[in-house]
Amino acid sequence: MATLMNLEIANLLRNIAAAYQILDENRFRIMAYERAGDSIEHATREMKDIWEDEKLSEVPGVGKTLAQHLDELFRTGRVKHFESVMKRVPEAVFPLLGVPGMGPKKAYKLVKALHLNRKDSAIDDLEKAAREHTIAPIEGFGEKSEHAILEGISAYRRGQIKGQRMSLPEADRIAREVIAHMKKNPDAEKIDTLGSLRRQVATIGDIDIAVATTNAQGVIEHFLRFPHKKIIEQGPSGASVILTNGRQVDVRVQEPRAYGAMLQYFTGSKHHNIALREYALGRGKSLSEHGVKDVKTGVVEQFRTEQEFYEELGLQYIAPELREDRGEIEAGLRKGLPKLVGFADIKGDLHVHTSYDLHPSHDLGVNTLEECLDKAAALGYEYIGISDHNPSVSNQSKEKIIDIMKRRKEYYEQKYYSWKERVKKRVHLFIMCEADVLTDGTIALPEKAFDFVDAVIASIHSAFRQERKTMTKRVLSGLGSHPKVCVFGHPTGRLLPTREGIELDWEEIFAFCKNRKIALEINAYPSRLDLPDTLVYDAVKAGLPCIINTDAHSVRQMDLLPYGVSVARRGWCTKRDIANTMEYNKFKDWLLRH
DNA sequence: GCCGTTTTCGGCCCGACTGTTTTCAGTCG
Repeated sequence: MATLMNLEIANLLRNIAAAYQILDENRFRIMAYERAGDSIEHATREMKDIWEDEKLSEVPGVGKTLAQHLDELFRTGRVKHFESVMKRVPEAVFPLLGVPGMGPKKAYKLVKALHLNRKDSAIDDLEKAAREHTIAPIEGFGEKSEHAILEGISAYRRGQIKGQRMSLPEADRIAREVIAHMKKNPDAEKIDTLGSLRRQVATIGDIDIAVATTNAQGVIEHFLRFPHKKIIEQGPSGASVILTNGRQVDVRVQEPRAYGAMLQYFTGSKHHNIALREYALGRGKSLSEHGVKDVKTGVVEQFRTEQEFYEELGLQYIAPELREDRGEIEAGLRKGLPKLVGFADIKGDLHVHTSYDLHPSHDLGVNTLEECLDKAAALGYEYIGISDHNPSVSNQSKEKIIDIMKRRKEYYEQKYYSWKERVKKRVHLFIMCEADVLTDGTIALPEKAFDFVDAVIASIHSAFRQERKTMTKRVLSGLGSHPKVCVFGHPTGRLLPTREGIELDWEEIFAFCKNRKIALEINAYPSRLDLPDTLVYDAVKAGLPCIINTDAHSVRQMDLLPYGVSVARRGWCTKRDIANTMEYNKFKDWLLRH
């Protein structure tokens, strides 16, 4: 029987919630299913594993009833109660829910009125009906909604709305352009990013920008002069447009004296805000983007800054990266929030590829050692680690590989000393290697080749789909293959937005790494951001060090390290949790400890 | 259906915008 993954379970629960909505079930029961769905989608472990550990009801939003239903799901592959609920709703409703603007109620009305009874073609059938103008006459619909449905279907087809999210650098670039445009308006007193971009989530859906102004209308009109393809929404408090590149940008405006609450509200996350509002309600306060309302008196207090807003609630200021409802409110209440690591704390980058050709298994870098050293000096680093890929094992003998590694070390040492003489800068060099952990768990570097490196990053670059037990054994074998293996490189191997990470027993990996003092890499490359923030959180809680590297294949990519810092911050890391915040002597002792 | 600093019963986040309506339902974030 195929096991359902978390996302599929989440969607199943959301479909039940939608069915309940159509059936006019108790709205709190509906909310409960939606919340459980969200919670499961964002869980760090597979529900299947949690079920095996008999800890389902420890998952937030999963109580006794849902735990029982999920138990039935994992035991038998189906849930009778879910099936009986779904049976009461035409099945053609469910595919329509993927269309933007289409919720359960509208979908149900359309399915009934248009007699859509085939699930597989529901969206095609709906599109046909819209084109034939049979939707507008239906009660509750009209010309505009018929048109909106066609637009929604077309967006759904492009996968634009719920599909392709942006990388952080792309989102940053668009945000910078919009902010530069907004700055030209003298009425824009303050401008900030909002939403997932401000929280530095790994992928970004759309760009949200906040503006503090006393001239809302003027600022919104100014924003609408930014080149765009289409206006989606426009009101007194903001506007949304689609740019020519298909990306959506929202601008929200607020008076400077109430700007703090607005910034807080639209930064989210949704889950943080819900938790915060529940917490506030317990203290007789109701929160909105306008401020904090006293429930008894109805008086709304305004705030210029977020700091004042959180202070009013008796909380420490919560950094945007922490606002994911992972315990930050409780921590803020007992003044126990971590002092987060920052880019200024980083003393070196240990995963840089050069153009030195050692006939590697994967891509060479494009810059020379000297260019990388220059860049490290420009970034103010104390040290750099050159971690080229190991020589390819498939077409070279062990002896050849050992010889290549020996000559590489000699070459780098000679170049390094002459560089140091010439530029009079103090950047220390570690000669490292990024070695593949092969399918059978051996490391792609002969024992003797380890003599010619200071340390090794072990990474998975092949056979990503091995099953969990096999993969865990493979990784443990690779990490344990030599004492000089000090870093587990881009541990999940995920590639955003498409390739899923490998399956591992993380508890086992964490325990092993802790024991061997192996650091987990936070790979800052924007399509990796790996370890992902949620696992960083778990790793740090388990007492492991992380190390933030760029995996740069060119000196320009060495600039991307701050994205790794963002991941660390989202994982609640302080300076102490990150190995490469150590000053050179301490770091050297840690890296060369074997 | 979940959950606990006021609760194992009785609460449960908040508002904007749109389109179709004459006062509101649905959807979204």
